[in-house]
Amino acid sequence: MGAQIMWFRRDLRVRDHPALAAAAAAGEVLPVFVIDPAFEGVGAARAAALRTAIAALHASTDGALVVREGRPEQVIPALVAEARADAVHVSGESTPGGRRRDSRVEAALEVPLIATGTPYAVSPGRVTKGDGSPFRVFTPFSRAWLERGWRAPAELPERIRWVRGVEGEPLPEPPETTARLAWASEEGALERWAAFLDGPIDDYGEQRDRPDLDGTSRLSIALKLGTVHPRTLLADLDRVAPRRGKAAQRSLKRFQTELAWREFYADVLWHHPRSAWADLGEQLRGIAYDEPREPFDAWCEGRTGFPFVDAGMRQLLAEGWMHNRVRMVTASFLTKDLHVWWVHGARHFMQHLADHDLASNSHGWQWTAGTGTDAAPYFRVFNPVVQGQRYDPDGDYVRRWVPELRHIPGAAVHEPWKWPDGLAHGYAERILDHAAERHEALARLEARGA
DNA sequence: TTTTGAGTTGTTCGA
DNA sequence: GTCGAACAACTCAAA
Repeated sequence: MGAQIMWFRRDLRVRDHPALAAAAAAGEVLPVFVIDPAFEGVGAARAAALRTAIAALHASTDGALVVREGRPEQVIPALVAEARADAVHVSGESTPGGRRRDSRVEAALEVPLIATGTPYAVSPGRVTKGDGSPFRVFTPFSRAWLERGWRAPAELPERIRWVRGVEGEPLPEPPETTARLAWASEEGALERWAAFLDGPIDDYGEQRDRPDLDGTSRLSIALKLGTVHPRTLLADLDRVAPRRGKAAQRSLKRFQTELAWREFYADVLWHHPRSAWADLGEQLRGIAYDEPREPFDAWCEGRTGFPFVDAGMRQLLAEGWMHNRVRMVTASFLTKDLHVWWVHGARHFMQHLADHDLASNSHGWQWTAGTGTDAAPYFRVFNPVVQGQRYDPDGDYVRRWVPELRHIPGAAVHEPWKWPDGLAHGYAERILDHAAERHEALARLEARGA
């Protein structure tokens, strides 16, 4: 039996890994990661998380992982020749770019490219309506998704025989480890999950919308890198649920629903690859947008004069992560207050989010913009002040990220213009009048196509 | 076949 | 202060 290449991509783990199990069952395994030139320009936070995960994978493959730089359609066939491999194993890919890349690699290979499993509990494209067409509304999708169900996590093969002696590039230098970065590795993600599952998740329903608290799993980076598989999480939810109280069970269900959203958006992207960077629906065709100019830069840099928005945008730049509630508020601000097309905002998020996931990012933006699935009612415009008061009731989140406002106590920090000397420490004046721009957004929707 | 009601995440206004 | 109504058009599934 010849060698089997295990080409890792969005699946940087060894546990619950069907493709790795398939490779190990077929022979000796050469684990490979390719640094694709397409990664150039990836933001620093994403790159740091990736390096962390690769270093961990190197350790968990007993040092056998080979890292090569170059175009996959050249690197993978070259490795096949060097290792005299019989097959190349991968986890199935579902994004438009990933599917194109895999087609190129397959065409360049003289051995089979074998896809086993995907980064989802249910592979994109598998959940359909009775007539075989895809869902466009979440709730019916999630019902069908739940009904379809998923396999149990894949067993870690008892022993994997790794191929040695194939030359690779030096391992990318792992960044200085912080607690957050540690959660990007397989071990770290599983530890974080165990700790979250052990108690905090019981309050998830209550606390998930509070950016001032640490009430979420923060596993988005691990899910993005595939250092943990969602099926592992779903199995654990089912395992612990019977021993939890009523309220806690609702929280577990809620967490499951959030995983369903991730699967829904992957499914939508699978059926509509162009929706990654273009309106999914036609409903807003013809609407008037403004070009991204100075106000767009103010939004990117967190100096709009609206504390909740600026806190979020600064957290994004500093941490490569933003709380989901704040993602919605900042997205609403760009699309409804600045009247800029969502694609510009989605690109900025892609650049800076360590957990950037094409399907979730693009369709989350489209949901807010009103161009996507479950088209947001046109009148749903977030008020950045009210949202801050409601979800950051003590103002702690704003003060954490906007030092110029630290002299303002409590919730008053959400309206610094009302506080004596509120703007005395260099914080920006509001760049717009929210009530007026809300009316403007509604008027543009009214006039679309005209 | 047609009808009906519900659909993640909101805000404002007037009683 | 609280509360209900109103604010498109469309998708989907159940009646």
